[in-house]
Amino acid sequence: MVAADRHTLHVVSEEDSSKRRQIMDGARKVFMDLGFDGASMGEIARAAAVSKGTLYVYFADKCALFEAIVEEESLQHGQVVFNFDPARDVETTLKEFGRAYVHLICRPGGGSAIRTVMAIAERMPEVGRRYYERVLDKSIGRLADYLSAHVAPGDLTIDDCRLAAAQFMEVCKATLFLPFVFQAEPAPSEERIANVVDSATRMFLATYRAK
Amino acid sequence: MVAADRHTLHVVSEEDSSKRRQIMDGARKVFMDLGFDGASMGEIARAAAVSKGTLYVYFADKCALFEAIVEEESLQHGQVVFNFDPARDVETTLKEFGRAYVHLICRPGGGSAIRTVMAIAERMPEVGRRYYERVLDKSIGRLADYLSAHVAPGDLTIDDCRLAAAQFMEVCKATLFLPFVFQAEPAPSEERIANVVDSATRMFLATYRAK
Amino acid sequence: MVAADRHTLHVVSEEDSSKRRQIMDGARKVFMDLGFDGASMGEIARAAAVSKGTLYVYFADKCALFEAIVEEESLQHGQVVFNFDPARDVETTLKEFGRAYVHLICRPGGGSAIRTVMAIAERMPEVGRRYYERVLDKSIGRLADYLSAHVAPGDLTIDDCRLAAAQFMEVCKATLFLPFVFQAEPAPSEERIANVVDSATRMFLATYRAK
Amino acid sequence: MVAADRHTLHVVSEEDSSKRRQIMDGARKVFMDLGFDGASMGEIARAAAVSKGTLYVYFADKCALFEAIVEEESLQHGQVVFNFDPARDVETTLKEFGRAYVHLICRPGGGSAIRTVMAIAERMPEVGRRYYERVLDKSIGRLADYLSAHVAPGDLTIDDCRLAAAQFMEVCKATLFLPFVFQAEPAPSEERIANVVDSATRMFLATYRAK
DNA sequence: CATGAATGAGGCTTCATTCAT
DNA sequence: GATGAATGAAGCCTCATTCAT
Repeated sequence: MVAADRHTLHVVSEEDSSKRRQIMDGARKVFMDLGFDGASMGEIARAAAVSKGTLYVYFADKCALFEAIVEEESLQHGQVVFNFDPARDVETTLKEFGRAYVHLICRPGGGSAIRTVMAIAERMPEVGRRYYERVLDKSIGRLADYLSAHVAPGDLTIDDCRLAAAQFMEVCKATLFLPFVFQAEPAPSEERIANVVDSATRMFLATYRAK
Repeated sequence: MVAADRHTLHVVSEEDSSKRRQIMDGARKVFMDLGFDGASMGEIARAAAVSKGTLYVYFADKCALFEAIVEEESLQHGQVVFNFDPARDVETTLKEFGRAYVHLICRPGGGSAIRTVMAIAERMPEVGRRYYERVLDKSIGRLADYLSAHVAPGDLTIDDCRLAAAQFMEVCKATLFLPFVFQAEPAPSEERIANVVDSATRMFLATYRAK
Repeated sequence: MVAADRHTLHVVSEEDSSKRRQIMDGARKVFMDLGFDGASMGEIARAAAVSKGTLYVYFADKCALFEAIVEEESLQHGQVVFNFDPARDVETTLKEFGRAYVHLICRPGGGSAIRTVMAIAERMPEVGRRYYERVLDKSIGRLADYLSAHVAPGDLTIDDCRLAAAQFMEVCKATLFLPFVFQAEPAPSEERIANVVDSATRMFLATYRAK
Repeated sequence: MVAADRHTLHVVSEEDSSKRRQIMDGARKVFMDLGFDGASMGEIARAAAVSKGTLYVYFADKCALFEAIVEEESLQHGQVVFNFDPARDVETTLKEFGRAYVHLICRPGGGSAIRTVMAIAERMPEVGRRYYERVLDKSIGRLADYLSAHVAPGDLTIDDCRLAAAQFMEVCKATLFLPFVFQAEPAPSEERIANVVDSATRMFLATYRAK
């Protein structure tokens, strides 16, 4: 079956014909580096090593290509799996999640996607909204669920778990994310991240650990 | 004739000849609405009610005009005066500052500036860096100074005041800023802001209030 | 292999392999609706329900396809059989022919062909010439022959039968054809056509009926 | 005043700034030669000896430029003044008018305009309609008025003067216009035109001269 | 200084045509 | 033969920038 599929190359209809992949990969790079307006279809074609015409075989126009990129990006970022096993203790879980989260967003790829989508959100609100929901909001929801699971048994005392989750995620970014996206500082070191996340975790527990 | 030229040159060199102001005002609006690439010099000229040629009398090119706008924007935002009178009690000061800060960034103007500058930061790192330093970092510094003043007398127990300041500012944005810039939610209501800032303040005090 | 090729070539060389027919039918519609330049090979392929590549199996290029269409169109229009039985009386024959002729050219199909061919005549004079000769000139010739047949017995007094034939055909179009092709008026009603053709016939007979 | 105007070169606003004239002249030639689709803005720019960008300073897009050309063309063709002085005798007037009319439409310029506008009429009905009304219908109307003036005194017996006028104009084209637009024959000679128009006049008078 | 006409490079997109399957 | 993916030339249009007035 798989073999058959490999050979049945009416490829455009397949979601991942190699050309389509090439284009997506080239386009992602160019869009994330230069933003929607800064990216040109010519540059994308070059980055994808296809002709300009081929772009239009797979995508209706620049906008559709961009949306496809953001969609994929959001699905990928949204699928980053954090270990929210309710059995794990809160401190360990938060620290591990915090580091992973900061890594994700303070990395050229992550930062660029956030920047690029945020930049276009005013002109393409739907694109912004979907990215937010699939990536950021989804993570908040998962963390909130984890926290909920620890409220019941009395480990934590939280009124609004979604707010608490968002708060933790925000504190983790303190002094790290903004300087990074504004290019005022390079991506933070492992050590700085650890320190900030540890501090964030202390702050969270000082606030929400059941007394 | 020469004399006349000298005279008129003199006018242009004044930082705020009325034409220059007109241009800055028109350009700010257009740049903030459409981003650097999305804004066209033609649109800016129209918004400023001057001719396109005039733009180039006052600014070398589009880039220089943009930089001037961001510069001014950053000075203005950086000059927003928060009441950090060390004599005021911490809780009141934090709550008031928190609300003012969230208002500032969750407002069409504020959001647009952050978006616009962040969007261009990869291609114009200097512009991003200066904006960050003059606006965001500066606020962190001021709040840090205020907190420092309350560490000495023993009101607060803080190891790293800059980190603490940044943390407070981040928590204040929880559930408010990101959905707003990504256009997933409209600007938050007064009441929501108050609730979130109150919660942020409790969190901060639970963590840093001297015991 | 060679034998196979010969076989398949044989198929293509048949004037009416079903694919060829499909293409001709689709292409006619698209060319007539949009004109030579307005029609795209992609649209034609879609209208013909074949792939773009197949078009080039049967026709060397867009131009050749267009010429084939006009050729066929001209043969078809040229083959419209009018009843020029010399035994019929002149008035009846003229009226019947006039109506049929006006119908033919003041009909979406007829109008489009004339429009389309006329439009391209400057750039493809041969195409224009052939269409004229096969359709319009041919009808003139047939009518002229009929008229000739009635000159001999003395029914009509005509010096130049071709001119007389052309004149009749032109008068039949008066107030009908031009407004129609220029889209200034919709296709004329049966009644209007009858009136105009009757008047044309009276005019013709007033001029050429033997006294 | 005229001198002043020559110097007051805020030219774009003037209907006939020299650049605008240049463009119209270049565009007319290219559009009339190649048709709407066949003409490219690049070719028009070259023909007008201006840059492509300049075209868009004066005209919103290709369509607007085309419409302007057809508009001007129709006004010019519509303003061709025929001598319809009611005092002149019918035969002379018709012959003179007929020749002028045939000359007009069987001349590269005239033929091209008719071809070009007719060709686009299906896709731009408004353009077709206006051209028809301003040029062809207007001439019919003028001739009809002249004929009317000769019905009253009893020179002519005409029921429907517009129909009669259109009929005369059509007969004048017999054997001349269609072969010409379809490029089946070159523009007719003076002599052929005279013969055909004379015949048309005889036909008209045989039909409508009061007995 | 202020203007706005003019430019030409470059962006997005379409399309006739080719070619490997 | 039939396909449709792929191409690159070319088309329309925008825009930052220049320059004569």
